[in-house]
Amino acid sequence: MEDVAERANVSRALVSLVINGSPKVSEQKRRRVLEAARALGYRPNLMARSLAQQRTRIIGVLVNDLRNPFFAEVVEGIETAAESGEFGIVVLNGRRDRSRELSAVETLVQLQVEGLALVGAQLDGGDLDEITDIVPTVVVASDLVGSVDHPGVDVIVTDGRRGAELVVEHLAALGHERILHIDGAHNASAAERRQGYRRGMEAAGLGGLVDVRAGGDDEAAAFAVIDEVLASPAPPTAVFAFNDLLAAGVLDRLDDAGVSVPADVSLVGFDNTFIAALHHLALTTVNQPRLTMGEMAVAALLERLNGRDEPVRHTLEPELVVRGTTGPPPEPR
Amino acid sequence: MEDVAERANVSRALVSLVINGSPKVSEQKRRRVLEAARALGYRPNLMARSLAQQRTRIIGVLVNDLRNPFFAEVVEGIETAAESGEFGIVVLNGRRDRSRELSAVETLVQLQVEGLALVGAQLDGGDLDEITDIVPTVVVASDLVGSVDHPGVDVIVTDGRRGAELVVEHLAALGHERILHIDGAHNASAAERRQGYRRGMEAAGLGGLVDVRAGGDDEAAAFAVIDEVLASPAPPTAVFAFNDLLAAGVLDRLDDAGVSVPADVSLVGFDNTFIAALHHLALTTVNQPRLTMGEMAVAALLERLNGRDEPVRHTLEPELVVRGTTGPPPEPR
DNA sequence: CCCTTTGATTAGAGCGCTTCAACACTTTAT
DNA sequence: ATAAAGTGTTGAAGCGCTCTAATCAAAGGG
Repeated sequence: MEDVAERANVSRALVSLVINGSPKVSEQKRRRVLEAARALGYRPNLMARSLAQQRTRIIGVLVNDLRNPFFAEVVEGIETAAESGEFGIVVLNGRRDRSRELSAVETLVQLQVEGLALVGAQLDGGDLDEITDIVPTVVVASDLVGSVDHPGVDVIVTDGRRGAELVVEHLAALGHERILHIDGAHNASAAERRQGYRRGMEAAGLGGLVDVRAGGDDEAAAFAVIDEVLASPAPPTAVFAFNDLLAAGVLDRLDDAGVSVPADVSLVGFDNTFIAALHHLALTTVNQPRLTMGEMAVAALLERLNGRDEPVRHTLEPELVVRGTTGPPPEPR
Repeated sequence: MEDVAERANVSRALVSLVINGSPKVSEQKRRRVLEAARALGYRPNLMARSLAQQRTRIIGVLVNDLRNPFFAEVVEGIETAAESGEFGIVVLNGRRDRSRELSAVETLVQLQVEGLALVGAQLDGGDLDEITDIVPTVVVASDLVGSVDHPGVDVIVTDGRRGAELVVEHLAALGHERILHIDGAHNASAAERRQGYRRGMEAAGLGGLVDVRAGGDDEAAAFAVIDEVLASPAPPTAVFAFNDLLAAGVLDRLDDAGVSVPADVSLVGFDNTFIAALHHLALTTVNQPRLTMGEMAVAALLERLNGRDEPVRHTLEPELVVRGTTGPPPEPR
């Protein structure tokens, strides 16, 4: 910057003004500075700028698992919205590991991000305590334990309970009774969907047949459960999997076992990722408005930065998307 | 930091030493400082630190499209490797938009990243000119035009030409002759695969049947092409798609048209993403060692930082993964 | 013709940290 | 005892930028 100033025969301060597009610079000097900058290949140092400005214009994003297309799309929504709010984003990948998430958040805070978006994070309310009074925080696509009554945390979720209820209603309406739920284990949205499943079962008068088994959040997690279940005396006629990835795993395993879907067993996923839409899977699933969620998350953060003080909580409506993996249960023989 | 120093009754300099784990601090003071830091909730300011240190320990990653699981996994490889080299990464998403890529690179440079990894980028050699003598750059999973003879750029690729040849060999061996290639249009690796396809066709004595049509890099791009091709007098008996996503689109469309795979038409993808592995698709494809690519990319950058001066180019071997979408062509009627 | 106003420019302090040279204090060698 | 060497600690400069307040030049008003 020094060099640019010298070459343009002006002060460093003026260079700064030009770079930041201040209106109070004469056209002549502006041109001189711009040219000098180009000639020298000058690039402002973002670190120095942030330090001096005391703001970074960066939103930190912690995402549960970038490999899951669902999260990737939420992040894309965040990025789009951040961009139009003149913010950049820094994405850190938790890779499903809670301790990694913790250290990622720490990194983001030290990076001085002005807002923090936790996408599908597994942290709990306690982890947030110190964070929230340093930086505005929004929890997206997962309902952290303890975030409910956290005055410093905004929440953007799709109603997982309702989504799960929709699934059970759909299956029950088709005539299914033995509906198995393979859950998301420790995944942050798992509890909610479990609860919705239970409620749905009870509402359908199937309370006695509730069957929840521990899954996870990807294909592999499904295998053991399916093997186990198929060997049981009264296997389920329908499976509701925690998410699409898991459902894909279920489908694979059922396939291996020669069980056909939906003739023998109906299958439902969650998230409505592009995988579910592939015709060969044609997975019945529950849609979450990912992009909107990302955008709302950024909106919430910006509001906080503009002084809002009370927490906000947006619960979006899930939508059942019926495709080809659900049908009436097989006739009992 | 000031406050911590005061509370611990030491100088700011000593606090710095403690925070950075210097060995030349007495146990007593170290404890005092650490405790003061905890009590005050002190967090070092990464911006200030980087500024003072004149290094950021950050590797910038520009990725073509985060929604493509292939790239997401390469990034994961990069992240893992960076982590063990005590580097952090900042990922920016180009979203298939070249101008966005350009500005993302600019941002990363201004962020003072110490290395730049371009994953599947669409930039060309010219775009890199200014960049490479500022920051070590490695191009991953795409062969930028003009990067070949760029002394400042390292390249980590899977041999796309060879991969495409393997595909054609496989199909030709099964007896296919009218093999269509739906390419990746402007995608960075498209040219290479096209070339491999052509070579393969010629080597198999099918040079006269070469048929390349413009695709893209996701499902949607496939639809028009398939419709067009099915309406032609002599439709292909095999389709080689630019990548798995595109292949999934092809599969969907063939399905819609009542064409069965592989009985009527064989289909091959590229990348071996998890999608290809889903049993319901069981897509024959070409594997690229994603994680390894990411790791090698970081290795290349670290070597540059350690003084290597000549460019390095690693070409990994692709591997044909035969699954269920390829078989002999139908008997001519 | 001098004083005020306006607009353009600049000096300089400060952002939070690191780091080097200097300092005070011990320990060991002489 | 004194010098030399080693430990632990600190003052102060500096990283590249921004921004306030001060300065300067030009224009307008009386």
